[in-house]
Amino acid sequence: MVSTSPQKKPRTAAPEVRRKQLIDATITCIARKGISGTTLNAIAKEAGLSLGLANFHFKSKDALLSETLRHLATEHRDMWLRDVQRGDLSDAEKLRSIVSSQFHPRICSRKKLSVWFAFFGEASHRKAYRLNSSQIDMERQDLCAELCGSIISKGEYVDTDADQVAQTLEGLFDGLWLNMLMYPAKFTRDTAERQVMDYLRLVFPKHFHD
Amino acid sequence: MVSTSPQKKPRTAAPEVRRKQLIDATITCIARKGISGTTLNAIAKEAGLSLGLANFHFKSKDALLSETLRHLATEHRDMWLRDVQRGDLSDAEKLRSIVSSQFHPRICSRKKLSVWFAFFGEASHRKAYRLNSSQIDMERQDLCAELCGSIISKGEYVDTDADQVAQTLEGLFDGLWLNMLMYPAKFTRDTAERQVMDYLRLVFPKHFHD
DNA sequence: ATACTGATTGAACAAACATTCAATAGAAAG
DNA sequence: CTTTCTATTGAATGTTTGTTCAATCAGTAT
Repeated sequence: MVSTSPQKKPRTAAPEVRRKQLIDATITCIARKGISGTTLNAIAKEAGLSLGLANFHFKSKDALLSETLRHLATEHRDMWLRDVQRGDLSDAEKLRSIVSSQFHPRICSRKKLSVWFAFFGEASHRKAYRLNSSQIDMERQDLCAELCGSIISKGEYVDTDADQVAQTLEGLFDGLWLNMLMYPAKFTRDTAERQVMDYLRLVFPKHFHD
Repeated sequence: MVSTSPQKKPRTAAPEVRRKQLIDATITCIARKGISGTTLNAIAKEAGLSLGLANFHFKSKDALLSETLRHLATEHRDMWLRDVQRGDLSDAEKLRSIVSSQFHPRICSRKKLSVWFAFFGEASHRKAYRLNSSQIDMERQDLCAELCGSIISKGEYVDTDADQVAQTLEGLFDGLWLNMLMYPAKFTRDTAERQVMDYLRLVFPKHFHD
């Protein structure tokens, strides 16, 4: 035990570690003060690092923000993709998994919801923000439409359009997120998930009973 | 006709006129560049007025932003309140009116949706933004719940909870707005309104047929 | 030890911006 | 016409903040 004393941490670390640290600090800062109120100084202080490091590990503040959004989007995607790729689940079970992922504590904590909507608020005039998340959103919506189509044909549901149901689901996902952020007392993760499942029960009564 | 020549406009105008001009310009600027990218200089130029006027007619930039949000919220509220207060409409017709208002061109143009979500993005850390819109949102949700409750009892719908339907409606409203903003090709005003009505048809089949 | 590489620091710089304010213009009142 | 009052202007100010960079430090290999 020469230099690896567990008490004092080394002054330097791998770039990936620092990048993760900075992204986490960025999430915290945006949740606290919004995008416009988040300065590199505040991020560095939150991460326990010095000012210059942000620009050393990221090209610019804008790049750091973009990669923070990408981090959130990827984390979310990884969650619903895991269950969907399992071969032992039925279409209805996969759909339920996607709903559960949407309201998983790790994904839609109050802190992260703040950050999501901070980015949504800037997405209409920042192409970079849109590209990072819209591709993943569309991927999920196409997947939902596919699962719904399969359920419709197997369950012989007439007058039910898979794309329409998928779009309504997507709307519910985002809308319930926003309401959870704005009215946490009235909209919780549990009630939100239950509401989406109630909708699915209404549309596919044979597949989502209880 | 001494001084009211219609050709040249007077150099000065009533404060309310200027305030309206500045609020309209603020909406345009936020839609174009977001809240953080909107400067008093840009607002003044867009309004065709000089820099100092913004601080003369509003206490501060923040006050101007707050009043812009209040303007949007009030405009929206006035729209659905008009039909709901009519005595000749049934509960179901009133509910349909609220849905129509939500997706009225005047309310949810692309420009105004941009501004709404710009404010939502900052609402989690700005109490003033939350107060301006949340009270009105809650008022609408309570109204929807009331209408749903009335429809449920008159229509003898069992196993249907008015509050739950109202919450799902609120979620759909906000979520479809966001999707219209992000994916204008896939989500239009018409398809959004149809989706909400399809949901109501599913929940209250006797009251919302085709 | 010595040299080398890459991470780290924070002071310095320049641009952007909200706000102030003294001066001006123009309408209304006398 | 003269006075008064209010709206209007834009230059000046002070602060904030992203970015740069020269110097320093810490591990690692030779």
